[in-house]
Amino acid sequence: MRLAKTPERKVWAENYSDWFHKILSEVPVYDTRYPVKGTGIWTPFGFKLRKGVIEIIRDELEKANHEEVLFPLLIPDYMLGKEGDHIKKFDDEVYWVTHGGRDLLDVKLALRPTSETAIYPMFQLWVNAYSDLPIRIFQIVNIFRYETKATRPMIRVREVSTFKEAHTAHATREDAENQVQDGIAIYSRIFERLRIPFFKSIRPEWDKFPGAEYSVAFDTILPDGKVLQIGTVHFLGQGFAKAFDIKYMTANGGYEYVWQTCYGISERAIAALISTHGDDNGMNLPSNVAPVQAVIIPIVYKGKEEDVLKKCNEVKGILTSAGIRTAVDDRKEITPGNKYFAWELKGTPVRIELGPRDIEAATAVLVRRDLLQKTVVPISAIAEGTKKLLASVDEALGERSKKWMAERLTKVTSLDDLQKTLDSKGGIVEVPWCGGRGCGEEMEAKMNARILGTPYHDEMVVECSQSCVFCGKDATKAIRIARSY
RNA sequence: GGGGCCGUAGUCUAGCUUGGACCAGGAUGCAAGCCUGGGGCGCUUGUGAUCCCGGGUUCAAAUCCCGGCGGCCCCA
Repeated sequence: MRLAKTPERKVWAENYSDWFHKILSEVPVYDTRYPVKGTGIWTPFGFKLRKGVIEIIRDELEKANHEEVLFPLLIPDYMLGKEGDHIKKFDDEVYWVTHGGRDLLDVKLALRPTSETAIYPMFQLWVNAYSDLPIRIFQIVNIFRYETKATRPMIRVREVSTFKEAHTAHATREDAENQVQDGIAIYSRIFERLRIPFFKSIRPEWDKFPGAEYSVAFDTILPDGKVLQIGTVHFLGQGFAKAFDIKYMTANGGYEYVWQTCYGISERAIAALISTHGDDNGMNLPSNVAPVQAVIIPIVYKGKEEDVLKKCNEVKGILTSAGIRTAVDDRKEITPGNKYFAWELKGTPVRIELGPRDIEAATAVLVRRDLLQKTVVPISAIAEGTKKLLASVDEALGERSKKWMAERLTKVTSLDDLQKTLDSKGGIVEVPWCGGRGCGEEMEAKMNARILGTPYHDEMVVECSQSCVFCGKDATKAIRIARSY
């Protein structure tokens, strides 16, 4: 018997792009062979994984008093164009429906690139009085953006198939800013449940959401050291409210515009989930999103098939009643070793091997996916043993990803070190910065990197004695820079 | 935004430079049978390709040219 070793992360780290494509197609999670650029197909397995992630998102939003809705895909051009900054940004990225059958449409219809301009005209109708506020809604839909850069499965697509967008309206600035805090807290909980590590940054002025006053973004780091934005929370102020005339009547009979926020998460979160926990054997899924949490592999010898399979199904019954999503891989055509590889690729957190030797001893062999370590557990304690192991795998995945990412946040104070760090280990680099837009944009160009923004709240680290890493003026804040997707 | 590489069975790939001996070769997968079975066994047989699409050049195109669609990589 060959001993299994803890999987390496060599290909994962050094050839991440290949690794990711391979996972998507071999598991399979997401089929990219559909002949329209920037689109893809969620396979049955991928769909289950996606569903698991969506359920966590939905759960956190609903617990925080958000209600789910569904708005139309089509947005008339005059609505899309109402808020000036917003349309300026999205104008180049919109798909237009121009025909109905053979007739040219009188009003062009956009495929939503995001839904502010679809939702807010309805807010205008829904909001009359103070008592109509706050509104907290969300929807999970597809959106379309005509990306001109090279597309990349799940990470840069033209049809974002899994876009959760929340939209809120409030009576006061304070309420809305509190909602921003809530949104950030909700997202933090979502990513923590997925064990995806993140840094929060306030995006620079020139990179905030078009139409927003400010944007707070969640970024993670992929195995190749490049940064991926996985969520954003925006404070919209009253810009959209004024553009869409969303007002409520105040106590003294006057009218006041509402204050708004919106926040979004896409399937990039799923790309991050797959990438963050992966290794050279495939995925590692946290148990809460793993379509199968424990797979039982029968070790079948000739003449004993019946006994072994019977036992496997019995154990499956025990685990299922204990609330563990369990499968028995009873395929006869392939050998156990083959099955191990297949289920490891899929990221199944726990494998249970059950053969004649185990049945004899009334035990089972439990193998954790992340480390491929084996433990022998009595069948009488199989449910507790599996649960404990699942928890332990979850814990370990969280610790590993958190540690990995913490190691990729570097703080330097010179331009030279900034360049070197970006070129060698990538990740996020924090430097003192003067706060000037011109300086920032020049630095982005020179470093061939993106300014992610300033650390959000608790992560603030600026020391005022330092000078701007780029222009040398007094630094007013720390800024994060990274190569990004 | 700029540049490069590429598209051949489900997947990966040989062939393309120098057009013909390629009704396209291999591996893997898939199916059946045997042998096996605690980490991708082996053997036999079978299956599977509008050579991405359209046009052009030519006696002759997977191969050369043009356009389109699609994919990957690098740089700004």
